[in-house]
Amino acid sequence: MKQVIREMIGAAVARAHQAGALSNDLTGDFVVEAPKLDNHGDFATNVALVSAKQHRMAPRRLAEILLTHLEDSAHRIERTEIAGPGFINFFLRPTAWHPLLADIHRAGGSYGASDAGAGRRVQVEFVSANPTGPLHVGHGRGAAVGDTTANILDAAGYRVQREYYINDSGRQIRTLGLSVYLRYAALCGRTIEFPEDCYQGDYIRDLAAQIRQEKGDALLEGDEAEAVDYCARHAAGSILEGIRKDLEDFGVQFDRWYSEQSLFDEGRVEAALDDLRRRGIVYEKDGAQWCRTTDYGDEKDRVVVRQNGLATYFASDIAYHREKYSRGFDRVIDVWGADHHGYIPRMTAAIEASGQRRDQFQVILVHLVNLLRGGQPVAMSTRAGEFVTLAEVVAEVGRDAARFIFLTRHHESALDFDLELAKQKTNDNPVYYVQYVHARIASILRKAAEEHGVGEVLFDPEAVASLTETEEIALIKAMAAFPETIATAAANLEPHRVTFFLMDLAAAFHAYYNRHRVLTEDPLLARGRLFLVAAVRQVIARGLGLLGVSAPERM
RNA sequence: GCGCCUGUAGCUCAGUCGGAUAGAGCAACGGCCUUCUAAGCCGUGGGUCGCAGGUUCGAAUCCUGCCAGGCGUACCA
Repeated sequence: MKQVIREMIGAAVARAHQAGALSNDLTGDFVVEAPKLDNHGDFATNVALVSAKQHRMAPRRLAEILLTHLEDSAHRIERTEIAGPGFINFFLRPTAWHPLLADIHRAGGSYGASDAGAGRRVQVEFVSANPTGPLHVGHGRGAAVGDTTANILDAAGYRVQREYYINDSGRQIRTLGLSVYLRYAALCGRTIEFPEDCYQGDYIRDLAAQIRQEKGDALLEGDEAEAVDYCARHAAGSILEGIRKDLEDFGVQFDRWYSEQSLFDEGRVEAALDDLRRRGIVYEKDGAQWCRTTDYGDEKDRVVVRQNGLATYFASDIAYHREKYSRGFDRVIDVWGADHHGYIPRMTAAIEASGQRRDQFQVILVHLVNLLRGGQPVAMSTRAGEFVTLAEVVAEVGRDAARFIFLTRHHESALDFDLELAKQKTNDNPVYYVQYVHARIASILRKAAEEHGVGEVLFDPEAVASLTETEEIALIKAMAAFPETIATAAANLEPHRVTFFLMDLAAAFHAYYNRHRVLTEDPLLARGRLFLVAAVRQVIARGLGLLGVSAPERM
């Protein structure tokens, strides 16, 4: 509809120019938007304000000329007005909104989708937690944001791949191995000292106990380095399985799990560094090897191979991202915890140095989750091994509530997650507020089928024409915003927009529901209203689907 | 010190490319169930958009400086 108005304005400018009322047919960069205030109409445009300069004319005068040349052949517009400094407000007839209902039904599950991405390939890498411990709530937020962003990009016409990068090489894994080995040794009766920088959690003891059950005391008899290595592999594999399961329970499926170690095994790290060395981007200084990231906007050069000959995490990350692009992705999106934000300039630099444009790489920074219970902070400390895991949260509040709440804030704001609130089945809890819409409509449709014999809700122009109540038009207008919500959410990588859209649409529905009966005495009106609420049900289901939240038939 | 993020109603937050009188929800107060699910709806009050300048027809939005909080600033990941 917005697009229709925009085209009408464009045509009016051209017509006014042809008629000699304007000296040219230029316009500034104007917008057509749904104004915040109802008495500013259904749509408003600032075209006269931003184009006043081109026409050397007062905005209000220009607005007048445009209005006299506005053609509304489809009779969508009830009236227009010039307001304030020169805004043009459009008031539409209710009938102007009716065709959208048919559009929604026709489009079905693809309503709101677009081809903005034009089939370009994009990869979203998210969670990628080290396999050194179970996922906690923070990872859950990253999972919800990443997965939903992927869904939204898919709806916006991209071909999306979801990937999890496994940091299964390097020091952390060795520390994990050592931690398990020491607990194991203790179980075998040895007196050990357990260093502070080892992993403290109880799950380490569990893993050690498993190994003891399988191997007895055998590991103590062989080479210690080998034993530690065995413990590391065993523990990482087992923890990763747990992570996989937790994510599956959270409704997240990855297309690919990518091993960091494989980058070394396949020689990709060396190959990447060789290439950069050849091109003078990697150089040697003070016995280490550095990447010239300052040439690409970073504030200092970064070490890729340490004095001790070991590659840094950054080195494997360079190789990894080069490998991503070599797989043919046009865009690569990484979801990181906000504490890694200092890493962005160097990663972007490395990607640019490797031959990509910097706009082909984007990072979604996900900020902190503060876990609360009844308003009181839940104490968490990864160091001491005390944390609430994602699995525990999902078990307590459910997948739907958890996913939805993770998406109720912009990802760059810290989020308070209150366990008690998440379980509450009241107005305070937006998940149920939205799902309730779906359940209520499902109930109406059931009743329509059972008591009125209405099996399938079909388009009936006459019935739809009877939808003239304010709340009915408000509902259609709310649904009309879905395509641009998805488009904006995709363009800005802001999944929370879909959440807010759903809460708005839900509010419009509940207001309607409380005021009007769908199954009225008047069969024509009832048919029109069924057509309306069936569209709402469909849009709610689709929106919840993007968030990975279920749309229940009953509550 | 430098860099990034955040600062909007008592609380939690939206606010797209600069638009009109800055919006929701919660909390407070007052109403609405004989009717398709009250996990719902309607109404009332509540604001120095952190502060100070600047840019312009117009600024929560852009620029500069300052204040407060968080994070980063490794040959850690």
